[in-house]
Parts: sequence; structure tokens; C-alpha cells
Amino acid sequence: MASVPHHDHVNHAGRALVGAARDAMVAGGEQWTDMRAAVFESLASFDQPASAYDIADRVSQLLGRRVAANTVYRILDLFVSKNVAMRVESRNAYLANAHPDCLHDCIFLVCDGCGATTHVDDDVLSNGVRERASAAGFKAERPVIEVRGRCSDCRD
Amino acid sequence: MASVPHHDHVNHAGRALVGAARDAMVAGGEQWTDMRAAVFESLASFDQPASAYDIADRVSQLLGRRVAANTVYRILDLFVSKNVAMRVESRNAYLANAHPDCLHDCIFLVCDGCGATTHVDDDVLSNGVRERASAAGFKAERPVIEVRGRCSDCRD
DNA sequence: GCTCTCGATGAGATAATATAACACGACGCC
DNA sequence: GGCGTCGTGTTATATTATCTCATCGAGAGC
Ligand SMILES: [Zn+2]
Ligand SMILES: [Zn+2]
Ligand SMILES: [Zn+2]
Ligand SMILES: [Zn+2]
Repeated sequence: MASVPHHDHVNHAGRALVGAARDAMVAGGEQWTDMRAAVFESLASFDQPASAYDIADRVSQLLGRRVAANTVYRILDLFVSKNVAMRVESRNAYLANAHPDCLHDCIFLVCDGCGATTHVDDDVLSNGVRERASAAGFKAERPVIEVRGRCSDCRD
Repeated sequence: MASVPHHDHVNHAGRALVGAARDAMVAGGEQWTDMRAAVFESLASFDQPASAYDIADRVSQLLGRRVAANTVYRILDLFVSKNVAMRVESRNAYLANAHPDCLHDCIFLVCDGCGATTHVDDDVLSNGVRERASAAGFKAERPVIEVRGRCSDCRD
């Protein structure tokens, strides 16, 4: 993810990221099984949003046996619900969450050139979106804010 | 879309909507063929975001013959590029654009209860998102702002 | 130790969404 | 007529997501 420290809270990386994910899962009352660890490690090993099938392939490689897509989907759904992974809706793909401890509505910047996806947080903006929804009588539960475009390496 | 007049610019509806779409297409140098008209009318006949396959079914019914998905996809892609339809990324579905004349980054409010999807516009917010992307060295081309949640009819 | 239950995973099928490859006819242009 | 472009048809295929049912193991209660 080329995870630049874009704000002051803690961003985990490498093995610390795995540990943080495990802690967040356990804190949320979920088990941290070998399979879940394998899925998380595989997910985190991508430097771009990865599809469930990409992850399934990598998990299969890691474990040396065939792991089916639905197993991966089950675990990814759980990860997303526990804030340990996020789904990039406009790409049907997933990212490891570098700060599972901290809850916000992330803004993803998705490069259509190279696929690199970074994320920024801006509570003023995301709260603005939530408020705008409320003002329309809508109960906001999961804002999706993604920007398709070109990263600094890919712009003309 | 239960299209409430949420701001002061013109929102088309019914046949006027079809006319506005045709005008926007022609103004953009595209043809308004019978097939495109059929796809647009079918699209506009849904009161919720419709998948390409939903639309293909309805077009097939309208024309009394089988119309394949890829024909519909081609035309929907064109519609989106000409701002005559929009894609709801978090649902893999499409909506007719009630104001093809007017360009902004719409905010979709997508109800997870009944599926109803309304849209609001807030240039302050959407420009904020674009600016936030720029500040990160990212060239924003197509912001996606969607809020999953519950509409006023479906909230507890 | 035995059995019951529950959560997690395995396995296979199938559904839903999206794209690719190539053919053909209409139309404008020369 | 010959040619290029555009729109569509047709078929096949790729990709993403879900369903159903079987199995397995850990822990609770006895
Ligand atoms: Zn890039
Ligand atoms: Zn953050
Ligand atoms: Zn609703
Ligand atoms: Zn508007």
C-alpha cells in the first residue's frame, strides 16, 4: 500500500500489522485461527487492492493446498465487519486496514493507471457526508468514499 | 427514483427525461438509436438502481426479442460517459440521471433495507473530496460517494 | 470418557456480473 | 463499386459472489 503516514495515529506495517489485526479480532470476540491468519497475511502481502480470488490463490500457495473462494469470502466479510480489512467497492477488492484500532470513514484514492490505492482520512469531510445524509432523513451506516483518478506517478 | 427536487436545477422526469437524455447524447456527438432509446427507457422505468441484466431483461421484453447483456453494457458505458446514466458502484447497478445537463459528483444514499436510492448534491463536500485528493498529489477524475444505510421508511 | 452443540472450514455447484472476439449490415464518402 | 466507421448481434468466456450440505474439532455438561 506504500503506506505513507498520512496522519498522526498509529499505522501498523509488516508483522506488527498482523498482530494488530489479531488483537482487533480477539477484542471483537472473534477467533484468530490459522486460516484467518493465512488469509490476513496474504491480503497484507498485496501492495494493491486484491480480489477475493487473488487472495485465495495466494493463500493456496502459502498453505500448499487448494483453498476455495468461499472460505476466503467468509473470512474477508468477517474482517471487514471487524474493521481489519476494507473493501474497495469500485474495484471489488480488499485491502488490509493499517489501523484497525481506529474507526473512520476512509477516503480511497484509486489510480486507474497502476492500480495503486492509497487512503486518506478527513473527518470533516466524512462527517459532512454523514450529516448530509442525515439531513435527507437517511441513516448513514457505511459511507463509501473512493476517488478514481491518477496517482502522482501516473498523471500525464 | 422518487426524485425529490433536492436542488434548484432542473430535474427531468418521465418522457421529458428521455428527451433530455437524447439531447445530451446528441449534444455529445452520439447517436440516439432505437436500441439506445429502448435501453434508456428501460433504465428509467426502474425506481431503483438496476443491474445491466435487469435492464437487458426489460429491454428484451420491450422489444419482444432477446437482447444480450453485452449490448446493454456497451450502451450503459456510453450513457455513463455522457452523464446520462450513473453507476452505483457499491451495488453494481445503474440509474438514469435526472439532470444530464448538469455535471456534479452526486452523493447516493443507498438503502440496505428496501434498495431505494436517492441522490443529493453538495458541491462543497464533493469539491472538498477532490481537493483532499489533490492535496495528496492525486488527480481526481471520478469521485465515488455513496452512503449505505437506511432510508426514512426503513429505519428502526 | 461420552455426547451434544457450536463455530469454522471443506467441497462442489451455481448465480450474478462483466468482457472478449468476431460477424454483419447500414451508411457516408470517394 | 470499394472502403471505412459505427452500431448491433451472437457466442463464448472471464470474473466475482453466494448457496448448500458435509465434516471436523474444541469445549460444555454430565
Ligand atoms: Zn498510478
Ligand atoms: Zn487513518
Ligand atoms: Zn429503505
Ligand atoms: Zn443534482
